[in-house]
Amino acid sequence: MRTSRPRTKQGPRFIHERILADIQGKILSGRWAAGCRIPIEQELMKQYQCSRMTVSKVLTRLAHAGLIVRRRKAGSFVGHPHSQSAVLDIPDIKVEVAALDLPYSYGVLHRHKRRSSREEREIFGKDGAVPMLELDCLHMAGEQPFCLEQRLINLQAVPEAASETFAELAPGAWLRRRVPWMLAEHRIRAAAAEPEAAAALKIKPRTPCLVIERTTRDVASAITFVRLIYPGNLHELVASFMPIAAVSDADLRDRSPASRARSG
Amino acid sequence: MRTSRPRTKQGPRFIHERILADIQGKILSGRWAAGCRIPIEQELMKQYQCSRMTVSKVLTRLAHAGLIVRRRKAGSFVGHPHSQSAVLDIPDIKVEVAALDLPYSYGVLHRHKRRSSREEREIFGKDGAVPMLELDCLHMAGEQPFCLEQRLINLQAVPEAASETFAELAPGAWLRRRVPWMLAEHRIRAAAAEPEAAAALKIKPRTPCLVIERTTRDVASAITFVRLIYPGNLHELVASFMPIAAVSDADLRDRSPASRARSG
DNA sequence: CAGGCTATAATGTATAGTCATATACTCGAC
DNA sequence: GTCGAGTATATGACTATACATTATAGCCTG
Repeated sequence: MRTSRPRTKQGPRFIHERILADIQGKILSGRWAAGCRIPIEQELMKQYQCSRMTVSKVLTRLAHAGLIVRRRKAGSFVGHPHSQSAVLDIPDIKVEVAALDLPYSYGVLHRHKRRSSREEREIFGKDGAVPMLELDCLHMAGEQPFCLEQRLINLQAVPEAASETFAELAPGAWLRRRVPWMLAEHRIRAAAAEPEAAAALKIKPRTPCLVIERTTRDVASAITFVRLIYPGNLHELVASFMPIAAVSDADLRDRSPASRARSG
Repeated sequence: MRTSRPRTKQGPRFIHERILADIQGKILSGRWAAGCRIPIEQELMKQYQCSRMTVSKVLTRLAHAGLIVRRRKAGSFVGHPHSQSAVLDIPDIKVEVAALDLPYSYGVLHRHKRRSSREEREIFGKDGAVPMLELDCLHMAGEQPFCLEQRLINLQAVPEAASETFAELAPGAWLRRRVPWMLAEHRIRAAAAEPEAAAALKIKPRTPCLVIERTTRDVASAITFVRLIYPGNLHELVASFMPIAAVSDADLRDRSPASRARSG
C-alpha cells in the first residue's frame, strides 16, 4: 500500500528503471532461476508499453553486468552467477584444489539443527529466531587439510537443506545450485587458529590463518553464513579490478556452452 | 593496413567498440586525468561520424561503470577513481584510521633508490631493469602501529617520485593524485609477522598478520607494488557485491564525496 | 552588486524505424 | 535416421528525431 508516500526514495520514475528493477529483482530473488529464459523483447515491449530500444537498452545493461546472457534467435537467459563474481574470485573449493593438481575430497565433521542465537540474528536480520542448519566441513587437498568450513544455513530460506546430508556435494556448491543469484558480503582477516580449528586442520594452534566470512543473501533475507579458515600459507585470495572488460561484447555473450535449463 | 588479416582478436568491429576502447584507453592511461572534461556528444558524433545515440550509449555505459561522471549542461568528466573501487574497498589508510576515531600519523622508515631485481621484473613486466624507489612506511593509529607499508615505485612510470620525500603525504595518496585511474590486482593472505616487520609494528614475531599485496598498473606498465601488513585482529577487509546498484541512475550521477554508507 | 530570470547548452529518456547477423528449427534429400 | 539447406526469429548495431530536464552563464532589474 504505497499510496502517496513522501517523495524520498521514490519508486522508478522512468520506464527503463522499472524494467531494470523488475527483472533484476526477479533474478536476484531467485524467482527466475539460472538458465531460465526471460521474456523476449517483443513481450517486454508489450508488457511495459514501450519501444524496443528501451527494453533492449535495459537488457544490454543487464548483460554487461553479467546478470543475463543474450543469444540471437534463442533469447535472453538468466546468467550463471559464478561466471560473474570475478571481481573477488572465491571459487568453489573443489576448483581451487583442482587448480593445485591435488586430489580433492571433503567430509562433514558436524551437522546440527538448531535455532539462531541472538548474535546470529544480527547476521540474518530477523527479529525472531530462525531454524538453522549448522555444518562443519573439512576440505582436503590430497592428504592435507585445505580448508575448514563452518557454515550456517537459514532453513527458512532453504528448507530443502534440512534433509540434505551433503555427502556428495559440498554445501557451497549445493547452495549455489539452489540460490543462483545473490548478494554477497565478505569479511577477510588474519587470525590465529583456535585450538579446535587447528586440530581439524592438523596445524599447530596459533598458526596464522586466512579467515573469510561471507554472508550471502537474496533480496529478502540472509541465506547462509560461512566462515572459511585456510591455513596461512596454503591460500591466497586474488582480486583484480578492471573497470570494463577489455574483451569484446561478442566474447562476453556466449560463454557457458552447454547449460541450457528451461524453466518457466 | 589491415587488409584481410586472420580473424583472431581483430580490432573493434563496431563503432561503439571503437569509441569505448578509445575513451577507456585515454582514461586508464592517464592521458585524460581525473576531473578532466571529455568531448561532448556532438564532438564525438563528428569525430566518429555516427549518430548521437551511439556515442550516448557508450558514455552511458562508461558512466555506469563509474569511469566518467555526466552532468547536464556541463558535460562529461573523467571520474575520480577512489569513489569507484567499492568492490574491494581498500581505502586510504588515513581514512581507515580516522574511521576508528584515532589520531593518524605516519612516518617513512626507509627510502632507497635502486634498480629492479629479477623477481621484481616479473611484477613490473619489463625486460630490462627499471629504476625503482623502495619505501618502508609505518602508519600509526594513536600510539599504536597500524600498518606497515612496503612499497616499490616504478620511477620510469612516475619520475617525479624520485625527488619526493613523502613527508607530508603518504605514498599511496601521493600516487593516487598522479595516476588517477588504474588497474589493480590484489593478493591477500595471512602470514606470520617476520622479525623485522614485527619489530616495526611492535608485535610479537609470528603474530598472524593480514598481508595485502597490490600491483597497480596503467595500460602500459606496472606503476607501483605495495605490501601492506596489518597486525592480525586490527584489520578486516570488507568487500560486498551487488550486481547493479539498487540506487537510481539519478543517485548515481552526482555522487558526493560524503557518500558511501558502510555495508554491514 | 545581489538576487532572480532567461536563454542555452548539454545530457536524459524515449520512439520508430532499417539493416545485419547469428541460430534454432523445420523440412526435404539421401 | 542423419545431414544439410533454407527459413523464421530474436538479438545487435545504428540512425534520425523529438521532447524533457537541468545546470550554467549571462543578462536584467532593483
